[in-house]
Amino acid sequence: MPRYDAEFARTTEVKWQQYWKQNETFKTGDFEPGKPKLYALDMFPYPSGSGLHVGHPEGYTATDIVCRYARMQGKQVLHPMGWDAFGLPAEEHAIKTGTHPSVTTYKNIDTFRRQLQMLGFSYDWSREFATTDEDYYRWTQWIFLQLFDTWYDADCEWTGPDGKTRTGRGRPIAELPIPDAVTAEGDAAVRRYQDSRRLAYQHEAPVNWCPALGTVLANEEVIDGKSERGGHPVERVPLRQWMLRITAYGDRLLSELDDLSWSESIKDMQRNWIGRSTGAEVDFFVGTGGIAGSSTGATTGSSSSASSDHGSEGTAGQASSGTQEFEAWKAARAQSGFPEKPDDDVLRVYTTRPDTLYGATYMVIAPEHPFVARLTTSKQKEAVEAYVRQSSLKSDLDRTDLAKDKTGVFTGSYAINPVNGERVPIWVADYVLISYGTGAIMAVPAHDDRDYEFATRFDLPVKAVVAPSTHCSFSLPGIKSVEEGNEKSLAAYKEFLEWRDAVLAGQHVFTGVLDEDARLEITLPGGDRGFLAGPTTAINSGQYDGLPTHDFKRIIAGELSNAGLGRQAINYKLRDWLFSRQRYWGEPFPIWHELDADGNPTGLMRVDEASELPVVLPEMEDFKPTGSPDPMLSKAPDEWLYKSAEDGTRLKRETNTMPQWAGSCWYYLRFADPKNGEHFIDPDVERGWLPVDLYVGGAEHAVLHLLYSRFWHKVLFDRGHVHTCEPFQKLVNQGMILGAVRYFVKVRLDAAGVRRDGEFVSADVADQEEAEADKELKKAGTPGSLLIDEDRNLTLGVFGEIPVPTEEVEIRGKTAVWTHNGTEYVVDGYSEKMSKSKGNVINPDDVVKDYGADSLRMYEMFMGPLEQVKPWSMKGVEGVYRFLARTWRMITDEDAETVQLNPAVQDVPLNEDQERLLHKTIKAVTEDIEKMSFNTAISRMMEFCNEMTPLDVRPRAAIEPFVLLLSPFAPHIAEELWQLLGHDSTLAYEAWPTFDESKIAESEIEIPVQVLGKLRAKIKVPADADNATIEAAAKADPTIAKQLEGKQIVKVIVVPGRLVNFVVRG
RNA sequence: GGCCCUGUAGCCCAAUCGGCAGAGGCAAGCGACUUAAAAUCGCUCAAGUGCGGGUUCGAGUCCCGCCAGGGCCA
Repeated sequence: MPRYDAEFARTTEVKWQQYWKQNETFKTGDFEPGKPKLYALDMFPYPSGSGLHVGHPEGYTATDIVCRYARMQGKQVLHPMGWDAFGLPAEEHAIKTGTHPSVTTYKNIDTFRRQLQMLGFSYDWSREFATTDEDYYRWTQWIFLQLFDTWYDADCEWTGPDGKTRTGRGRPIAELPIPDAVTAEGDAAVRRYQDSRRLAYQHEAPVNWCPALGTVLANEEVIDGKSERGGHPVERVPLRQWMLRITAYGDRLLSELDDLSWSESIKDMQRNWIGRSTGAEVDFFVGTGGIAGSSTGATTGSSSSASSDHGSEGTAGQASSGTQEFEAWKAARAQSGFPEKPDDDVLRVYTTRPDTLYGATYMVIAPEHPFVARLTTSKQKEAVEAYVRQSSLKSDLDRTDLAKDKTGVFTGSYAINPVNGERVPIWVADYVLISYGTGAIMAVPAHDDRDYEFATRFDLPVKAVVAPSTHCSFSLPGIKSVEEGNEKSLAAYKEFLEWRDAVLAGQHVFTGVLDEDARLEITLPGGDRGFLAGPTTAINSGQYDGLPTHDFKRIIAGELSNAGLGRQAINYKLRDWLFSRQRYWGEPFPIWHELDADGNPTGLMRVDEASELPVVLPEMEDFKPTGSPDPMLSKAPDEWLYKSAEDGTRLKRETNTMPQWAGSCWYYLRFADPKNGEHFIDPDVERGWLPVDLYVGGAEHAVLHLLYSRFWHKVLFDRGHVHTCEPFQKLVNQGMILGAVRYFVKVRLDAAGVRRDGEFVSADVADQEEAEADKELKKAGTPGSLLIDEDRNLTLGVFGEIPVPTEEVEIRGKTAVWTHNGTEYVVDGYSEKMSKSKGNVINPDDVVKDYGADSLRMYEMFMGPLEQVKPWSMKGVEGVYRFLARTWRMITDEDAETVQLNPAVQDVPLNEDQERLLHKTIKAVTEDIEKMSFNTAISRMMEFCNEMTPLDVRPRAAIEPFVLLLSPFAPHIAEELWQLLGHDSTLAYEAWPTFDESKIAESEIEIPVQVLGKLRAKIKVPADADNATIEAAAKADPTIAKQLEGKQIVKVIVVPGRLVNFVVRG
C-alpha cells in the first residue's frame, strides 16, 4: 500500500520540512573557533514575478549537497539565502498599476521563499534578508560612505593582514596630501580637491535618454539605438553621475585573480574585461584654436566631399602657420616635462603602438570631445554640428562595430605630429568613443584595421612604418615530390614578396607585431598561409629606421618622455563604474549638496553620518517618470529633499539612487552577521566565516557582479574592515538548462527571408541543397548574390525552420520523421534556451507536484556535469524518480498495510561481496561529492541499488550507510528511511560513512593481453601479481602462445593490474 | 575577427597517469506477472569516440590543422 508515488513523496517531504523548521535543524550557531568551517553560498537571486526557474535549483542543489555532506563530516556550515530585491521590474509594475514597488517585491519574495522551501534546501532561514530591507541598505549606504571617504594612494607600500606586501592602498581622505597651492586657495578649494580624488566621485557622463518613454535606460535596454521596449529613439545626453573609481584597483583586480580556485575561463573573462595594456600617452600640438589650413587654400574640406587634399596637404604642409608655434611649444615642453593633465593647446592620445607614430596620417576625436567646437573651422561648422547630433543617437556598439561603415567629418584644423613636425588633419568620427582612452586617437591606417577602413573611405594617406621581415615559410599540403615542393614554395614566396611590397606601399593593412622568436601566421591574397619569422622593423621613421618594433616601442617611449612630449602609460579597457540611476527603487545616497543663496548647488557636498543611516526612501504615490532626465527622487516631498545644516547652510539631498549591483556587492558579508546593529559585520565573525569557500551561480555574472564585489571587498580590505583580499575562494558556474528537445521542419525562404509558398522540405534534402549552394557560392566567389534569380527568389539552399508538435514525430532508427497530410519529412531535433515566447519553460512547481522535490533535486544533478549546458528531459526526471521508488522498495515492504521495514533487511554481517559493494560505493560517492561530480555519484548509488535489490537478505550494515550517502541528494526520502530503520532523530548530523580500501580490492583480476596493441586474449591473475608473474601467465595463454610462435619479442609492456602488450617482429 | 568551452550508442552522459570504449539513466525490442492495461521485474539491442594528420608498443585522452554547436569580447 505505501508506494513511493508523487503524493506519498510530497506528504513525506512536507513532513520533514516541518520537522527541520521546528527543530531548527539547519540553524547555524555562533562561530566556533577551531572547528573546521564551510561557507557555501548561492548567487543572490532576484525574486522576479514569474517565480523560480528550473535553472535556480541546479546550483542550489549542488551547494546543498556539499553543505549536508560537510555537516556529516563534522564541519560548521554557513549556508544562507536572501534576496537581491531592488531593481526595475517592480518599479515598472508600479508605473503601470500604482502598486508600491515594495509591495510587489515582498510578494515576489514570499513566492520564491515558498518555492525554495518546497525543495528542502538546508538554508539557515533565520539569516534571510533582502537588499530592500532598511536594516540592510543602511549598511550599503555605510559602505558607500567608506568609498566616499577613501582615496587611492597608488604609491603606498604596505603589508596587509594576509601578510602580503603590496603597492597601492585605499586610504582615508583625511590623509590625502593637499598641495600648498590648493591650501592657499582656502577651505572650499581643499574640499573640491579632495572630492576629485575620492573613490566615489561625480562626473558628467552620457546617459541613454529616451524622450518617448520619458526615462533614462541602461545600456542593456538599448538595442541598435532604439529602446528595447517600444523601439523608440534613444539619445545620449550628458548628466551628472556618480562614478566609482574601480580603475584604481585594476592592477590588483587582475593580479589577485591568480590564487583563486576559479575556472580559467572565468578568470580569462575578467582579465579581458579589465583589459590592461601598456603603451604611451602622446600630446599632439593643436595651438589655441587648431592649426589652420594653409594659405594656399588647397584645403576646402566640405564634409561630404572630403578628399585627398587633406592628406597630401597634411604631409606636405610643414611650412604653414603652426610651425613656429609648434617649435616654441616643443621647446617649452623640453623644459617643463610632460604635464599630468593636458593643456588646452594639445590633443592627448593613448596608443599601444608608439612605434607607429611616424605613420599617423590623421587624428580622430570623438564627437563628444570638448575640443570639437574649438577645432572646427567656420567652414566646417555646419557639417560637424550635424554629424555630432547624428552620432548622439547611436549606441557605442553601433559606433564601433567593425562590420558597419565608418562615418566622419573633417574639422578643418590640423595637429602637429610631435615626432616629425608634420601636420595631420583632425577629423571627428564616432568610431572613437569619448569613454575610451582620452577620446582622441592618432590614426595609423597602415597598421590598424579601423583606421585603414576609414582612410580608404575618405581618401586619407596610408603610410607604412612597420615592415614585415623577409623571412617567411609555408605549410603547403599535398606535395608529392621534392621538385613539386620546390616549385610550390618558390611560387608562394614570390606571392609573399608581392604581398610585402603591397604592405610597404600602404596598399595593404598589416597589424602584426613580432619579436625575434615568435611566429606570426599570415594569409596571402592567393589563399596560401605562411609563417612570418623574424622581428618586424621600423621604416619611414626617421632615425629609427631598421629598429625592431619591440625595441622601438621602448626607445621612443623613453625619448618622448625626455622631451616632455609623452610618457609610458598603462591603460585599462575597464572604465570607472557608473554608479547612479535615475530610478526610485534603489538605495538613496547618504549625500547632501550645499545650496547658495539662490538655491543653486555650489558643488560642495556633505554626508549623512553613520549614526543617521539609513536614508530611507521617501514615500511616494506617483511612480510616473519625471519626463526629463531628472531622477525620480527629484519629485520627492520637500521635507525629504531639503534641510538646513547646523551652520545654516541650505542642503539638498542627492536624488540619484544606487544601481542594483550595489546591494549584491557585499551581501555575503552580512549573511555571517545579519542582525548586527553596531557594525556591518562583527570583526571576529568576519575573521571566522570569511572568505566564502564555495560560490555557485550562473556564468551571466562572470564579469560584472564578481568584479564589483571584488572591488568593494578590496576597498574594505584596505580600510581594515575585512581580513582577506578576495571574497570568493572557489567559484563554480553551473551550466544553463535548455528546454526539452523539439523538432523542426525546413521551409524554403525567399530573398527577403520570408517563407515562400509551398511545402515543407525534408531535412536531408535541405542539407544537400545547402551544401550544393555553398559549393556554387565558393565557385562564383560572390557570396550572397548568385542564388537570387530575376524575381528575387532564391533558387537554392536557403531554408528556415518551424517547430512541429513533438507527439507527431516518430523516431525511426537514426532519423526523426514527421508525417503531415500523408507526406513524411525528415526533421531535425535540438533544444534551445527556455523562454516564454518558445513555450518551453519548465516550472519547478509542476515537477515537484508530479514527481516530488527529491526527484527534481536528483534529476538536476543527474543530468550531467554541473558546469555543462544540458537539455531538460521529463523522461529523465522519471528515470531518477523510478530509482528513488526502487530504493524505497529495497528498504520498505510495499506489500504491507503500513509503512514498515522490508523483511529482507536484516541484522546480519556482510559477506565479502556485499562489503566490497558497500565500500566501493562509499568511496565513489565521497570522492565524487568532493569533485562536485554529482551525476556520477548518483550513478554509483543506482549501481548499489541494482546489485542489492535482487538479494533476499540485505544486511542493515550496508543499507544504513547507503541511506546516509543518499541523504545529501534526496534528503526527504533518506530521513524517512532513516526513521524507519529505527532512528529517532534527523540524520543531518550523523557521521559520514567511511570506507576501507582493503575491503574494495579483489583477490583475482582479469587483464587483457595485447600483441602489437591488438587485444588477443584475457588472463586471470592474482591482484597483487608482479610483472614477471603476469608476463609468464600471458605467455602461457594458448592464444597468445600461438600468436608469439616463431616471432621475435622486441619488447614486453606490463602495466600491473591493467594489461600486457607484446611488441613482436617477424 | 580574437579568447574560452563542448563534440563518445537514437538521446542524456561514464571512462584515474595514455592501457579491455561502457558505469548509470532515457528510448527501442523481447519475455514474465495481469482477463487486459498501467506499474513492476528479467533479458536484449546499439557507437569505435565530429573530420584529417602526427607522436606512441598502445590515443576518446597528448600535439597540429579543419568542421560543427555554445559562451564571452570586439
